[in-house]
This record gives sequence, structure tokens and C-alpha cells, in this order.
Amino acid sequence: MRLTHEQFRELAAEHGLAVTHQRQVVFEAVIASHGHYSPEDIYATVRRRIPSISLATVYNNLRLFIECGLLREVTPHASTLRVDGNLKPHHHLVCSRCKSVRDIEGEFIDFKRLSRHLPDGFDLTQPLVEVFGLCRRCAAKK
Amino acid sequence: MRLTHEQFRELAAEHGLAVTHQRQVVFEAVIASHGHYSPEDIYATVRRRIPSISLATVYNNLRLFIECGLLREVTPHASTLRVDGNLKPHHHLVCSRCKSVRDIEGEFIDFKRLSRHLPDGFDLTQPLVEVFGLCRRCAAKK
DNA sequence: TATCGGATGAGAATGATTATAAACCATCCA
DNA sequence: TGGATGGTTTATAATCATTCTCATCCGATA
Repeated sequence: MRLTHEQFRELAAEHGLAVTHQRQVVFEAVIASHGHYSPEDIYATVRRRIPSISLATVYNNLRLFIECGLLREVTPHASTLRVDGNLKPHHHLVCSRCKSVRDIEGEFIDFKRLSRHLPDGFDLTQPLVEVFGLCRRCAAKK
Repeated sequence: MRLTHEQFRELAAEHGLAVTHQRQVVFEAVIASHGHYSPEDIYATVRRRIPSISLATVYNNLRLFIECGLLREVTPHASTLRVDGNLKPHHHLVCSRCKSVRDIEGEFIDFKRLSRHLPDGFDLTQPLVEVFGLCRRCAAKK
């Protein structure tokens, strides 16, 4: 699906973003590509339409889009490795904004239902579930 | 809780790891610290007991422990930003080994139960759940 | 004791991302 | 028209986490 200029204009206006050519092309590239792509991937795609675009522009605009909620980040963790010595089965509650992680107990996953939606061969023998939201502090700020 | 040398020795033997002083101290530092710490954090802790230890050693051993299953990685995503243009509510299925991400549909979360375990003030208005396991290809390799 | 292989330490190299600063461009007002 | 303004883009430098390299070390074994 290709967004019309009008549609992007509206979205941008809603979120207080200026409409530039680069911005529009980056956004379209993400929407058009089903999947979960990296800034480099998107840079490569966008360059076919704007050969002079800078990688920094792609980064800038992706960040903006994520902050506005126009896009979702698929890697909503702290940018550095974190390690967990707790080997008992438990799940994580992650704040999408500040990236803090808390342990969470409880049986709230319906594995029977879940397994119906699993692709063939996916191994869930040691399931780890992470639930993302906003922690109290970040929710208050907003 | 502090592991005895004996306990670590056993664990290491089970996983075919040589027992070294550094290895033991790094492992103890992770186990003793409840929380989700970065290699730098652990380096700082371990240095109090082994001032000459190298950051690379901490990284090496954390990697080893994770590969053996002695520790769990709390950031099991690709190391670069990934972006998702699909704004419809959906969840993710992530392979802990190759880091691939697939969308998954279906209502398999019992939000009523989940909310009982949420800390006060945690905002779940746009819940995103990620379920980790091994994709078919990685499960086969193992 | 001599040898061997894996482990360690120091620092260089890499790769992703961010910061900086100059150039650019549309818009607003004189 | 024309100049000031403010946000955007570009190129590049800087930063940060992580990995690599390689010389050295250590411990087990012959």
C-alpha cells in the first residue's frame, strides 16, 4: 500500500511534523515494507528515490516517527546487553520509554491458544514473555 | 545468596567449562545481584575483587554463560534498531537465537490476571507482548 | 620439568548511533 | 522583492558498546 501525499500530510499535521520530501519517502519506505527493517535497510531503499539522502536523516526521521507513535520500535530494550541470573521461570515487564525491566510472576498466558498461532516447528519449551508498557514514572511524565 | 566454589564447580562441569577464578567471580557477581545488569556494571562489581580483570573477560564469560544457559539474556533482540510500520495491534514472536521477529495474531493473554501482577501505575494501554523461543531453523540446529 | 591448550589482559578495530556545524530552504514580515 | 528566521538536511566527526587480535599466562598433563 502506498500512502498518498495527502495521507502523510495529515498524519504529519496531527503530530506537528513539518512535511518534507525526505520525511515522506522514509515513511513510505517503512510502511510499504512489510517486515522489521533496520535503518540501513531503509536507507538503501530510500536511496533509490533520493540518492543524495543522508543516513543521519533516516535515523532522525525514524526517531521522530517512533516518538510520535507513527511507527513502532521492534527492539524496545536498553541498547546494551543485560543479564539475568534468575533462572526460575518468570516473565518481564518492560517500560518502552525508559527501558527498565522488572520481573513479573503469574500465569497469564494461555499457551493452548498461543500454540494455535505458532508457526510450525517453533520451540517454546522455555517460554519467556515480555510485556511492554509504560512504567509509573514514564506514564506520569507524558 | 553466595555460591560455594563447589556449586560453581559442578555447574561448570555440567556445561564443560573450565573453572577459573575470574569465571567464578563474574558468575557470582551476576547471581548475587538481583536485577538486570550490564557488562559494565558487572565489570565494576568484579573489579572490587579482581582489580586486574579485563572488560573483555567479563564479556567473554557472560557470553559463555548465556550460551550454556547458566544465565539469561534480557535483551534478546537484534543489536540494531528495527522498525515496524504495522500499526494494527499485534504481537511478536522472537527467536532467541537468530533474533528473527515474526508477527503473531491471537488473544492469548489474560489481561485480567496480568493486571493483578502489575506494579501500581504501570500503563498497559497499548500492550505489546513478545514471546521468545526458538524458530524452526534454530531449533533444528541445536 | 617441558609442553600444550585454553583463558586472560590490553588495546585496537568495528559497527551502530548520535552530535555537530555548515548549508539549505520555505515561510514570514518589512 | 529581499532579508531574517527557524527548522531540515547533509557530511563528517565523535561516541559507545562490543568484538577481535595477539601476546602472555596458567594449569593440567606427559
